[in-house]
Amino acid sequence: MPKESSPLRNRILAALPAADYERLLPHLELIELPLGHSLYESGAKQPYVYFPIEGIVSLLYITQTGNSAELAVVGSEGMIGIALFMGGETAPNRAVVQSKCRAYRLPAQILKTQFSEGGALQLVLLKFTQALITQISQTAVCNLHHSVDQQLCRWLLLSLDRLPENRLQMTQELIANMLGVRRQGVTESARKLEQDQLITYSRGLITVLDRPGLEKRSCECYAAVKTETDRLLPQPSAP
Amino acid sequence: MPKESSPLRNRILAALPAADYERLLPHLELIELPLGHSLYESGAKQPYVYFPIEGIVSLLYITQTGNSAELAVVGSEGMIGIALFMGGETAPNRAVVQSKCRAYRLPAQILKTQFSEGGALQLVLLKFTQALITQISQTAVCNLHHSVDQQLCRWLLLSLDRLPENRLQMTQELIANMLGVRRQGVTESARKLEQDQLITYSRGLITVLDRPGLEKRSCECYAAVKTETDRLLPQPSAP
DNA sequence: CGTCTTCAGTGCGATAGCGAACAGAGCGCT
DNA sequence: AGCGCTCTGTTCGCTATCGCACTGAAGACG
Repeated sequence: MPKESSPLRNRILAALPAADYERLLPHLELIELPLGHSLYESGAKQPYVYFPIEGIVSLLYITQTGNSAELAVVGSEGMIGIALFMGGETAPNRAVVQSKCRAYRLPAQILKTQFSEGGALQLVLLKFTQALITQISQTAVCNLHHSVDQQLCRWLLLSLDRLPENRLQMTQELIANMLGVRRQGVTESARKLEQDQLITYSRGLITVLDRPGLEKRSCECYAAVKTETDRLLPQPSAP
Repeated sequence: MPKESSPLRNRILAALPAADYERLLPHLELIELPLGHSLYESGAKQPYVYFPIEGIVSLLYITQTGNSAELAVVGSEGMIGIALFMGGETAPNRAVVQSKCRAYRLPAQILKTQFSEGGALQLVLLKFTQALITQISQTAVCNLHHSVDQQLCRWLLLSLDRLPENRLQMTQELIANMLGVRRQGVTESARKLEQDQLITYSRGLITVLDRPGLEKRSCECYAAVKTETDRLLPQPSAP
């Protein structure tokens, strides 16, 4: 495992050949992202892209009536700001920090230049984008066909995969915002999970006790996303 | 307007500079796609990509329990088979022809080669992909927050934009599959639209009478998708 | 002309999720 | 200790959607 705050903790950066990596390195700047911080707003141009090495960032869509919906979560396996190299410059959603997060940021212009060179960076960024499409697609399916119970399990698992411990700091109210459901719906589902000894929680701190149990209880969506993400972006630990 | 079966009827091909276009031309082959035909299956490698010049193709996800959900629709503004140049080769969904469709197909290998050259083709394909991401995202939001009534309006409008006339051949049962709801739900919503003189229909043939009325009745999702698609892929008719 | 198949319309009980309102519990602050 | 804020638990009535079952109407076909 690369050392604690190395850029190599980000799976995209870690996947680059040395030459490409070193071309980016001088422009990478480590920053801390506080909880709730917004990395970009709907429709706004972004001066930087971000490569997280720790923590979670949510991609959110806010409707005209103020309802919210999470489209995907991104952690150290990805990047925030794909609209830049996709050619649109902007995208109609927000990126919000969901748990204390450290990331390397890179000036937009550098990324665009390097991307247009083709090569390994382009390849891995496109693969990540495809993984993101898969995740958004699965969110669409899950919103349509699965119960709040199942969605909560999926959401906990996706978050857990991006955190170092089995605890996450997140109130039920915030989870409800992410899932786009009522707070009470989350409370009810969480109660059931606690009764069945899968999790415990109190005042914004959720501890997962039985991860396999959660997986069993989740819908197929979690596994589908995980499988496809791992296929497209293999863990660097592979031999 | 280019002539009736010219590849230039496809917005992506039309956006290419002459040189890029002519490089593809010898490999393009016009084919007719019958209703219900599947262009690719979940997880399967695709020997061709398709550039429709007429008709509609749906991207569908089928759950383990057999429920379906439409993620996006593609017409002459786009391409079927983005997973090829995104680096994943395959994607976990199906592409199904939803209305009589003509398209130019291109061997996968040619596309990959041309894409990796960079240039205008790469640019426009990536922009189209971003538009597709927007559409999938909006589908996720719509599934979550909007009523069947609203979703039906959105769906009719998206289809209408891709057809030459104000009629579409499509049973309520099939629409229900696309929206991932019950057939009766669609029947009920359609009844209301007919009562209010927005559409008429009979045995699988829907005629739209009042398009502005539909737009008023639809949720914000239709406009959001259309705006973003037009921003990313401008109509070639623009001066 | 009668028979079949496909589409659309309807009714009914069950249920998941919604919105609003309120009660209690844990924690920080003074 | 006492106050106030945030977070969680619970209730209640309401509505949209579900699943199921059946009817009727339009066209296809022999």
